[in-house]
Amino acid sequence: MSDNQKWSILQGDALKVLGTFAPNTFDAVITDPPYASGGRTQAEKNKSTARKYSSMGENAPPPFDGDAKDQRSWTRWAAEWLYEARKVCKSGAPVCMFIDWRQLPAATDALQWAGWIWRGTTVWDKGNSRPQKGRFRQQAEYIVWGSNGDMPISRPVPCLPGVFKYGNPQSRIHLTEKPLQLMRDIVKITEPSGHILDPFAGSGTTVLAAVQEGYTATGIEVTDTYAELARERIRAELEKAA
Amino acid sequence: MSDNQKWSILQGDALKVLGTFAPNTFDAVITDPPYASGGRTQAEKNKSTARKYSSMGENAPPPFDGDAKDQRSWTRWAAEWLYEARKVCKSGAPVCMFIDWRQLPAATDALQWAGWIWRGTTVWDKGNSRPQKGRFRQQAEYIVWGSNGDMPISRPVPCLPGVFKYGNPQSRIHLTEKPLQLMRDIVKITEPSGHILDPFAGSGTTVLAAVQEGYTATGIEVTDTYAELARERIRAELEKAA
DNA sequence: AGACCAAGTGAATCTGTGA
DNA sequence: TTCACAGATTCACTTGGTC
Repeated sequence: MSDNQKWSILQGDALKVLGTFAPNTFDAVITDPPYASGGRTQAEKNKSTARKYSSMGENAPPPFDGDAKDQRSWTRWAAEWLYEARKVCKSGAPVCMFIDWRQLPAATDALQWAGWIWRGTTVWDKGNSRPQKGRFRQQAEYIVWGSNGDMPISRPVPCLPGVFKYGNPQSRIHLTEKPLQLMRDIVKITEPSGHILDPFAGSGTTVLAAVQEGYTATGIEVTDTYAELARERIRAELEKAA
Repeated sequence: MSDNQKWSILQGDALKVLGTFAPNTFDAVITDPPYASGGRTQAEKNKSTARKYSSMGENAPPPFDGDAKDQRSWTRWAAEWLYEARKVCKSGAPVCMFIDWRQLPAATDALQWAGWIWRGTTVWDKGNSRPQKGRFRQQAEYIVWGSNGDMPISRPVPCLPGVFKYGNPQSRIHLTEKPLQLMRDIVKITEPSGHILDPFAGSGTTVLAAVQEGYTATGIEVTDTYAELARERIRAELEKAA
């Protein structure tokens, strides 16, 4: 681990890397998996993520892996990694998983298949999504959360809000990068100084937010470009603060 | 219909009354069905709705019917009335259905089983729910919405927001009464001067909001106490405005 | 003021299959 | 071989609040 063992980003496939941890290692799982909900047809989903999610053209961030699954296989796959993640978590550990409206039902299924107790759904209000004539704006993403078995009310964790309103970050490394402050709010579901796991680290926002809030964090990222970008970003941000 | 045929509240079981309308009667379905999600165990669900939803004691509103169903049968029942409602709607008609976080996946299933196209999920941020130590606040309800077949972009309906923030009304007739302004925002998904159907009218907020926004509205309510309370309320409010 | 937005629609084009 | 048609794919365009 870098920086006094406070954080690390491991490069590799989430399912494989999860198998290498010992049980009872983590105090929370907080992650933003690939949604695989870009299109209604298989063909649409097979499109490159760069073209699917953005219209930035030449300057678009590199595409990311793991986003080409149909809904059924996505659910099975999610249940799989959620199960592996739960196995390396302590009892009572919370889990938070970002998801969009289209995959929300599949996400709650997967969470429960994997043995987590589903305890709620929290809303990230993005505020500034694209409007559509004659329709409701698709302006929220969701955080499905739960716990590994019972979650005693006595945990030293305060009350947390149920709706978070933050605009999308201006300049992003990753196509789906979340606002840092949002992640700093979310990680607070973890017990103080706990060890947080993010199996889909992307640009490392969760890991960075966790460290900034006094937690230890381990991220996993398949795409080596992103793994390295995330490490650089976190290093730079933490040095800036020091 | 009362008030120049602008609105009516029919007393009866939603499924039965829905069967009495002719096809192509309605331009939208906007409703807040019983959620049946008050407890995790069957026993908890069998509790009286008055005790489940409120701690107002003696002054609590009367209990309402249709809220003691387990999740599987709730889904089948919802698919049933959603199907019947769709059959009496015009092609392209939108549907909006309030639901809480726990039943959201079941609601999206039921909507699609009934042949509606699921087009999105919208958020009602209640703002003021009860905080819970060590957990995220459960402060949102959801509006699952869709359409009866294609929904051309050319409908004369503007862009609509995707998150609505309104506090719960202070004094309520019905236990689950929605803020009037919220309903006035939601009904705007309907084509101007369209005919809106609410199979679970409750205290009549949807019908009132619809009429105030220039639509025609038909409500159905099982509990005759509520049917009459709703009629009185709507009459009084419309007279007040006139 | 201008860009942005884990879109979505619908027309037009392309591809492949079978009569 | 050619035509018709269905499905897949591309592409332009919409819209408005917010940063």
